[in-house]
Amino acid sequence: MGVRKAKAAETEAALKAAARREFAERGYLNTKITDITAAAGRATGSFYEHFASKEDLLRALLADMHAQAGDQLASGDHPPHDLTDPLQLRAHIQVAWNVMRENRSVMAAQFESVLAAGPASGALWDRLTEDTEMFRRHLEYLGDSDRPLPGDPALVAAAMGGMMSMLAYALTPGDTRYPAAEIVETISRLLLYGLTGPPALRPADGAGR
Amino acid sequence: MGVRKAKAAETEAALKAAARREFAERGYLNTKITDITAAAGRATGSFYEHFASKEDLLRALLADMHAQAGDQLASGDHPPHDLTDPLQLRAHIQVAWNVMRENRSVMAAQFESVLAAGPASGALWDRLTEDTEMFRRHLEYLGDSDRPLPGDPALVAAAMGGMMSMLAYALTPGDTRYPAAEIVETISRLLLYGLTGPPALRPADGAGR
DNA sequence: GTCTATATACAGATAGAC
DNA sequence: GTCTATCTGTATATAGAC
Repeated sequence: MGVRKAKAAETEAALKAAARREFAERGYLNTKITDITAAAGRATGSFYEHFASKEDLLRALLADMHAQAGDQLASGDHPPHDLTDPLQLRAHIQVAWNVMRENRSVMAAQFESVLAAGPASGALWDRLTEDTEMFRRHLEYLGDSDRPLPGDPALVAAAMGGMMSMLAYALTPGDTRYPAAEIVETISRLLLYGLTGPPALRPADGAGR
Repeated sequence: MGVRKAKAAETEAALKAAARREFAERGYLNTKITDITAAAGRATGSFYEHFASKEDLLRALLADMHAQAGDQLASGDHPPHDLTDPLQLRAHIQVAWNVMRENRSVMAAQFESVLAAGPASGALWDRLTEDTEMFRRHLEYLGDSDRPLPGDPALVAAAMGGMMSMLAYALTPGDTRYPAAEIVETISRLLLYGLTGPPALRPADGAGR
């Protein structure tokens, strides 16, 4: 790689890093191109040498994220396919939660971008179903094994993903209220047994007050 | 009420109605003041005679909604406080779902507005906890009765509300994929028993394949 | 109170020098 | 490739006539 190209790559990386910081702080929609260039210590005009628009930059950030997240998911090589097994469910929730939190600013940015498409567009549903495809496949596997599902696999998967992404977005990272372990544990328990809790702990009929 | 005041009230109502339509179509952030006034058949300048800003208008719409939703919740006079009872849980989900869907455009607008405050602000969490206060109280009641909860009541309530509001926003109203009854049923079952399903239907240990 | 016309402000994007 | 300076489009909000 030549020196010129290296410098260009450096600038591009600086812009991306700055964008991540700015998105995390002000949000995607509120971040101006000039905010990014200023934070990266570059001039406004330089931005367009690397990205056609803010949306184009977001696409690049998403590509980076997917490349990295793909590694995580593949490397984990997680035990196959029984979401009703406590350990396996928790492992899935854990991985999904980690990915969401490590890429919170980019995922939030994508969320804002999708939102800007308007409520009538159905873009949010498309995103939700795509991002929860893994859950859906696991649920379909359960259904094939004649296990009772709460409903259509795609809908249940969307419900699970929607819950998690909403929490990931709502709970600001530096938050002291809930440590990550507690959140993962709570989500896992809720999705595993619901509000009634594990069978063993349920009061026998008539025994509850 | 005098004629002049009546005319003014009429214009204000027309602006509100137009805003609801435009918000539903384009989304809150994408809707321009001129979109609203044009849809209402009024001039741009008239807007500011009634509302100080788009945000101010949103506040008015939210006030209307809360007044109306308060009626619904109070009139229902729902059976008190056992979310582990299938009928009671389903009734709560049903009411919450109806409120969300009947006011989808306004709730979505508020959502976008909160989002615009930026991810670091924590505004989304505040909104989520406020809107799920009822769930939280019901869960605390369960905890007081020594029933096992999946986690901290406020967190579980937020998870429930987050799931529902995300689905309410993602599933566009005219959607044919899932009828309202199916959605309510699926959410209820998932929150009641989780992915493992009701105890009676669970395969005995070792019996599953 | 409502209208038309306009001022203000600012974000996105480009031109041209270096 | 990067910079400074600038153009363009557009949304908000106001001024002033009716």
